[in-house]
Amino acid sequence: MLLAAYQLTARELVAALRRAGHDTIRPKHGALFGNIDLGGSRATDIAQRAGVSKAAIGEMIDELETTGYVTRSADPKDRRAKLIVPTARAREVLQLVSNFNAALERRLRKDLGATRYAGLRTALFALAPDTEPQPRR
Amino acid sequence: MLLAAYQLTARELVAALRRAGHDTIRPKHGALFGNIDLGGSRATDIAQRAGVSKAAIGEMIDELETTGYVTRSADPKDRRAKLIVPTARAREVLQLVSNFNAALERRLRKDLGATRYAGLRTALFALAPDTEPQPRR
DNA sequence: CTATATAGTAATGATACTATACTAAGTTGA
DNA sequence: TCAACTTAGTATAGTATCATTACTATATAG
Repeated sequence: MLLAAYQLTARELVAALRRAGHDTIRPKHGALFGNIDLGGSRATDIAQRAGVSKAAIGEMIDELETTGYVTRSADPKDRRAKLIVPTARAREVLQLVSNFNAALERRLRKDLGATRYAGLRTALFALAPDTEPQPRR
Repeated sequence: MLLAAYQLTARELVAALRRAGHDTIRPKHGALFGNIDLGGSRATDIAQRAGVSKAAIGEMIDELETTGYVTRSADPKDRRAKLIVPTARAREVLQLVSNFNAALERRLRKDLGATRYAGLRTALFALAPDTEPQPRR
C-alpha cells in the first residue's frame, strides 16, 4: 500500500504538470526538483539529499538541461564543480508542485481529520527517518 | 517519504528472508507471494491482483519455479491455463512474511499508539484504494 | 609537493517492469 | 457447427530507473 500510494500520487502530480504544459517531466525528476536550491546546487549535493547516485542525478541533469529546466554554470568556489541552477520554467514547476502538495494535504486533512493526518506523517517519519522533506532556499 | 518507507521496509523484509535461507527472493516477488492462493492460482489472476502484466508474472514464475517455490500444474478446468501452486518452501516464506508484518505492526502500534497507527492505515487507504491487502485462501 | 580525496562523467550492467505478437485453447452466435 | 472472437500463457524486444566501477580534472592535507 505504501508503494501504491506513492505511485498513485506521483502519477497524479505528473499528470497535473502535463496539463500545465510540462510534459517531459517524469516521476524520477522529483529527486532533483525536490532537492535543488533556487540559487543552484551541486550535483553531488542533490544526489546525496535525494539518496541516489551521482550518475542517476547526472542523467536527470542532462535531460532537464535539454528540456530547459536547469542550466549548468561554473561554481566559482570549486572549478571541479558545476552549479545546477533551476530556470524560470523550473521555478514554475516547483510552484505547481507546492500547490499540488498543499491541495493533497488539505484533502487528507479533510478526509482524515487533523489527528489521523498527523498520524500519517509521524508514521512515515518512524518508517523512513532521514527522509523528511526540507524546504529549499 | 511514501516511497522511502516502502523501500526501507521491503529491503528489511528481503534481508529477513535472506537470513532464513531464502536468498533468491527479491522485492518484486512480493507481487506473486502476495497474490497467490495456497491451493494455486492462474498466472493471469495473480497478474491482475498485483496490477502488473502477465509477462512480468510469467518471468517471476520461471524464477520461482527454478528456485523451488512454485510448481506449474495443469488446470483441470481450462487446458490453456496452468495452476501456479506454492510449494512447502513458499508456504514457509508466506509464514515469515506474515510474521514480519505482524512484528512491524506491533512496532508501529507501540511507537505511534493505536490511534495514529489507525491513521496511517486509513490514510493509505484514502490514497490507494483498491489496494487493500486481502487474505488469500 | 606528493598522496589522497572529491566533482562530475562515461560505460556497463542490474532490476523491474511494459508492449506486442504469437500459439493453443475456449466461447459464442448465426 | 463452424467461423469469429476471446483468453491463457509465452517469447521477444524494449523502456525506465537506478547502482557500480573506473576515469579525468581539480582540490586539499600533511
